[in-house]
Amino acid sequence: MLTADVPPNQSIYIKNINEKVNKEELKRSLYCLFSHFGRIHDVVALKTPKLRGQAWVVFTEVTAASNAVRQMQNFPFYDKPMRIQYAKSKSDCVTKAEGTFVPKEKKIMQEEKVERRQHAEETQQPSMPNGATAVNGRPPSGQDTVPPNNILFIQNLPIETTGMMLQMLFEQYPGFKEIRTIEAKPGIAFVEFGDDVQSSMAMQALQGFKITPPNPMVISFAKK
DNA sequence: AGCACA
Repeated sequence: MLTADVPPNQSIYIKNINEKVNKEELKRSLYCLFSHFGRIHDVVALKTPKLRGQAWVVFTEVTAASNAVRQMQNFPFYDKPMRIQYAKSKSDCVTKAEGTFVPKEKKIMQEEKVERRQHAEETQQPSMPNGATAVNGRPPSGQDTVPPNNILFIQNLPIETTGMMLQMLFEQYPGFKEIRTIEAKPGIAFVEFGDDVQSSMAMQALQGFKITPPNPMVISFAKK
């Protein structure tokens, strides 16, 4: 009774997306939100009657997609919980890169040739088997253990950092509300945004930003 | 609910 029984795919299929959000903004938000998990090859969203409220995010790695499916499941995105599965088929940008892209009109015909293909595949083992990949290549940042929050927790700031300096940096991102610093605890701060999506975008944009060279800021979601 | 590549 977990997610639907679709085999792993480097592309993920997202549904239950708020249909009111503009397509370009949607793509940008998805890009920002999911780039935590790995390199993104493409984001696809269509507003046709059949396809609105859905989107595809194409990762470079299957492991990134797997993490995204698990960790972003039910993430409150524009007020609706995302429902995420693996995509049912490879994205065109992937098959194009592989050189196996088949234009739409030919897809029907191509299915009848499946037996012929199977023989050809026996002689050629894929160098990168699908399922068991090594540990994901991401440095442990703590982000996977802390769920999304509209409030960000900033660490590793130079002690001379002021609230005003932080405001200059964070207020350029949509949904910015306020900076909170603590007199007794220099080097950290909290930054509040209107919602989880907005805070995620700012986190993505400013992660590692250096106010002074030895101090790349470390941004995570605040604990609830 | 809905799996495409405008």
